[in-house]
Amino acid sequence: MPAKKTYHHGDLKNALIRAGVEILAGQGIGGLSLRQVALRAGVSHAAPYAHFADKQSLIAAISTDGFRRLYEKLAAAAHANSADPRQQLLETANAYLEFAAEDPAHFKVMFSGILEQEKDYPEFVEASQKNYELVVEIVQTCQSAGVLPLGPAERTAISIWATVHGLAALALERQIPHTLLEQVSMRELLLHSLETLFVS
Amino acid sequence: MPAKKTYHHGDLKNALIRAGVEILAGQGIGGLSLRQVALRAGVSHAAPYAHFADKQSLIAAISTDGFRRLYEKLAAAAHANSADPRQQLLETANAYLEFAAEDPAHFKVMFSGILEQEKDYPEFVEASQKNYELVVEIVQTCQSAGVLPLGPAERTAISIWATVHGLAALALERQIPHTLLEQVSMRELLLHSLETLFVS
DNA sequence: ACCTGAACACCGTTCAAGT
DNA sequence: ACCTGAACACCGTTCAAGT
Repeated sequence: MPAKKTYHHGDLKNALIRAGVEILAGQGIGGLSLRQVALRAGVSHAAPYAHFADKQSLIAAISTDGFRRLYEKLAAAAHANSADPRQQLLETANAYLEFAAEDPAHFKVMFSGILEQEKDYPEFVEASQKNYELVVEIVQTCQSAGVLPLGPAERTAISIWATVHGLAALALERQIPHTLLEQVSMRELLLHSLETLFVS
Repeated sequence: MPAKKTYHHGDLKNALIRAGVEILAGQGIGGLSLRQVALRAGVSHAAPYAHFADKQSLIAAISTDGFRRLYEKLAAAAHANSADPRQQLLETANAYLEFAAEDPAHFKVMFSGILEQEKDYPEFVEASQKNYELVVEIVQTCQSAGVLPLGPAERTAISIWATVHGLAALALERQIPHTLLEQVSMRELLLHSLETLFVS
């Protein structure tokens, strides 16, 4: 670690994104101010404007980073279970829940609707779409293996994504009764929710 | 009751909640500041502190109001379809999607996780729990009618709520591909998602 | 008891200026 | 090109004071 700050930061843009992610993990969404992000990255509060048009733009970059990390995690789970289509779907879905539980503030930002005009952020759209496409692929694999009923894979993918995302969202909002969570784990709730979809 | 003071409001507390709901509908979450709420209610920016401990507390009240409205809408849909359990479930779920689509900002606040300590807001917990209990009742009705498979109603209720909530959340975040939405409506996506749950 | 106005620390954003 | 420091409007919150 350099004792003296170089006047120019090497890659301030990514350093700001990293700082934002760290603040989210530490202080949550409430602590995510542009000025705190700049402070943590070691620059003045106006410096981020050299790389981001506004706070929305930084949040878009942080969200995009989140979708890329999510994809890494989901793809790893899918790859580790490529031998059994049914288990591949279950474990990939479980990885989605794990991601939400491990970094709830980051997950919330990704889906918090703070971004009003996501059309303005093509990397965001691309990164989030890649996750959807992964689900479609897994659904198609399950269909080919006779584990999921045939039909338009896109529709089934949305159904499954909605179920898994809904579980993650309700869990983060503490909307799942604790009386229920004392009896069953989130994983069991997930398995129970997805079981009904399978052919047999 | 003593005669009304000349000051201003009779029931500032509810006027502030109403003002907040109106701002959400008009300007979205970004416009929801305590000062703007006070301005719209016709009082000074410090007046809300006579009725709410802080901004979180006002947001809790606005969220609670949202859960009560949601319950009204869901209960009305359930009551209008009490003759057919299967349709009752479908139409009540559809009412949930409609609520989210009609007042997206209010819906988002309810589930935005802005509330960190919902334990501190018992009316909030009570209002949101009432909706969950309605779903459990509908599930039990469906089970009694042989429309849903037997088993713990709480678990199935969470599965269904997660699916419906996930659809609403993904739709509001525009995460459902427009190529898909050009082919099918949200209602059809919902029906497709719930169909798999039924016995036959 | 209910509300006002001044005050404070913090925030997003802009901009002239420095390297 | 990249960054700083001052400046501005806005925000949440507190508090002494007014009715």
